[in-house]
Amino acid sequence: MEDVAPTKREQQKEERRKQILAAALKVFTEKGFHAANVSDVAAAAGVSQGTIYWYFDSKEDLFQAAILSAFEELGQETMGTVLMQATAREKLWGLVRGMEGLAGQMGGLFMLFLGYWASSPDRAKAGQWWPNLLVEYKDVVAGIIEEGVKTGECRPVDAESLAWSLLATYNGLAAYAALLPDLDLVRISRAFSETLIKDLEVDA
Amino acid sequence: MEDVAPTKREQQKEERRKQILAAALKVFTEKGFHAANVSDVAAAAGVSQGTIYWYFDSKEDLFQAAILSAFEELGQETMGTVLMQATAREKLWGLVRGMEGLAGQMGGLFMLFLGYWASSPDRAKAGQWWPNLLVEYKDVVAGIIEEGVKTGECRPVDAESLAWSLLATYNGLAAYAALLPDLDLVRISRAFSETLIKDLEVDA
Amino acid sequence: MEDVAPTKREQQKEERRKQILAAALKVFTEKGFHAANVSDVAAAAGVSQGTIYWYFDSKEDLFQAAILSAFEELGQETMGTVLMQATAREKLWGLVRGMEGLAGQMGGLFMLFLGYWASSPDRAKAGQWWPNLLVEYKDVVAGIIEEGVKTGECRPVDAESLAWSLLATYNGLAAYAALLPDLDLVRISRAFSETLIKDLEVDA
Amino acid sequence: MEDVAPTKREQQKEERRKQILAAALKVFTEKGFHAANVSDVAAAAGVSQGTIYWYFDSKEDLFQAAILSAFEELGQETMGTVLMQATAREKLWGLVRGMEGLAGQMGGLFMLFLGYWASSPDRAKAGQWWPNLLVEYKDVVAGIIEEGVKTGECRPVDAESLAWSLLATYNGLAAYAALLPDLDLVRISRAFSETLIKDLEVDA
DNA sequence: CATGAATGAGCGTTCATTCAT
DNA sequence: TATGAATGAACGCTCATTCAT
Repeated sequence: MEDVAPTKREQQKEERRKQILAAALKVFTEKGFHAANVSDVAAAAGVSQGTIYWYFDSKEDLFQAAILSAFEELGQETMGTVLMQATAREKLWGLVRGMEGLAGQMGGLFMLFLGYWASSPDRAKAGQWWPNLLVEYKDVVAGIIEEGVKTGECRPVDAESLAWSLLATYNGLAAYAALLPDLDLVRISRAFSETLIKDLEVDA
Repeated sequence: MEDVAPTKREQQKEERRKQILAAALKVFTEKGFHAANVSDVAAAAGVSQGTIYWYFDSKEDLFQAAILSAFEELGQETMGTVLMQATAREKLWGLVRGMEGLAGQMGGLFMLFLGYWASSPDRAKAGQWWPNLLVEYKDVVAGIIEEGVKTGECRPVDAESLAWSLLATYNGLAAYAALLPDLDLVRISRAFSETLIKDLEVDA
Repeated sequence: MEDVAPTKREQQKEERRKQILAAALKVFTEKGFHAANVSDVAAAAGVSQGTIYWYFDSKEDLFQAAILSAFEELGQETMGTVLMQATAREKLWGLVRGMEGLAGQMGGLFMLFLGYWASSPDRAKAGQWWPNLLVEYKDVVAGIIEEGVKTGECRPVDAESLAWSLLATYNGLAAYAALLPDLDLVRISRAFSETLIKDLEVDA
Repeated sequence: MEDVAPTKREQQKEERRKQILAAALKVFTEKGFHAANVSDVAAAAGVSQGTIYWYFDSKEDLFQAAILSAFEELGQETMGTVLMQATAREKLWGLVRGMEGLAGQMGGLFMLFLGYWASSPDRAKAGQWWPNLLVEYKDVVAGIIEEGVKTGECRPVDAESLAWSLLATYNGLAAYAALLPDLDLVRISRAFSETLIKDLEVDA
């Protein structure tokens, strides 16, 4: 049988995978990597433990797959919207507003990853995929800033460094928000962005 | 004769405690909370496992004590230096320079804490001590900014929010530095601070 | 087809459970609750330690299940036989003869329980199941005596109190038998019962 | 120095021993042998753990010493009073009344011993001293009954067996009392003794 | 494909005992 | 004598992973 279109079997399998992935994300987010058990995930997904191991090689594999799939859904969407803006200035503000809204979920993912990574026996190997994602996003942000510089919308700055700073700030704030639920993220973000980005912009 | 000065016994005990604390910090930093075993710490300290429990109630207790003692050594010193500056402007720059230098170590501690916290069975209760530290530091930074506003060194701003942002940025950068060893922290910090703080300052 | 009868899987599981229970009873009886290890039970049952925890929640749970299952096997049978007798007098004698024969095994169980209970951190809560059993048996015995009183076979007595005494005597003797293997239980029981029960009976 | 009278040093030592013994009895009675720690005893006695080991070889040694000293104080006294009675009949009733009153404390000791013995790795060796005590007491009780038989106060019976039964009953009741705090020991004892002992007595 | 029973290495913690001071 | 710090073997229990069915 050489049909290219996915068979019913394959579709079912894919669905199962997604179902497990969703359960895994939920459980891992709630409990963190180490406190979450494979059996928790299995229960949440409504399958047996054994089934998990049919679709994923290990708890780590499952974790990575879950976090990556969530990240893609979240980030791509925002970035897509941002990049559709006409001017660099609009893109920048869109980015900041986007991160502001995403901080909760994105930060959750970041914390989730950190909790995993920070207790990895071999950090050098563990979770190289997340830094790669970071660099990707940094490049996008840096690109926007550079575009602004080129078009004269922004003062000439070290775009790369500022991109890192911007991501770092929102990641840090997301962590704080998780730690201190009363934190007013929007207020802080507004104060920060108005100070930082306004300064980037050349005086009209 | 009631000697107020610590006896030799007590001095030895204190030394032992510090010795264990140092070993714990080393091991926890290397492996993270969950991957590190109490027996690792005991071995690193050159004592038996039982001895650990003579000085500390639990692995968690040991962890907290290790992080806090390291934190105090690191932070207090910097903050002390910073607060000795004459003007708010000098304090702010001092702060940023200090965090720049500390980011590596401080960030390691932050990651360490997150790795612990993120997988805590009850996050609401676990590790409340770290958020408390955050708030403390935030207050100091906010105080500096407010002082600057009062003395006319800075534009009128939401000091609290900017303080949070500043801490978040350096925490985030510290995390990135741990994840991406090649990151040029100093360059990023300079670009960031020059943009952000310069904007705070009223034009001379 | 919804089979009501247990599947092969379920049968196997039940067998495994019994196998573990039997091993647990053996090991606990030999060593007592505190001196016996879960690994001992596992070894005796020919399974791994982990398997024990698949079937039972804890060492305590296993202990309780083992004692209760043994108790039921032992006691119910005797009680059944006893209650089938026609007259109260016959029932009483049957009971005493039954306890006489059971004392060795029953007493072993009682000792086993005491060894567990006596060192329980919270005696008020621990092992409430055993007292419940006691009360159950006391009620049966008291019922027999009362029946005898009603039918005129026995003198009017405090049935409840005598029932407690009867159980206490045989429990005590069982303990002694465990402590002093040379004790002639049958002889003691005969002397005791002939004195006590004969007195209960109204002179023909 | 060959003084026969205890030196002050020796007196102090003896006092310390008693102080520890008292603390040990209290702690062991409260928690049972296995749940009680040597450090608990040390704390209750107001000495360090090390000191315990100066006076006693091991936890077991301490336990045995504590239980024996308590037993002697309790039992000898009652037995003394009992044996001072003029007639066997009076002695028997005195014994029963004494055991009735002692059941609480004596039973506590018996339970304490059982809890220890039942979980002894090697029961054959452990705690041979208690059975010896039992036999001693049994002999006293049997002696009283025999005396009654000789003087014609009692019917001719198997004194030995009845002595065992009597002890067993009160030991059993004591255990029940510990297990079921609401049990009315006095009422049960009265009902029991009036039935059993009255039967022993020859009709006046 | 899916199940769930079975595994066993590994962990944090306790505590009787020892020993330098 | 007395202290209390130090030891280390031992325990109950967990959980990622495997495998017969």
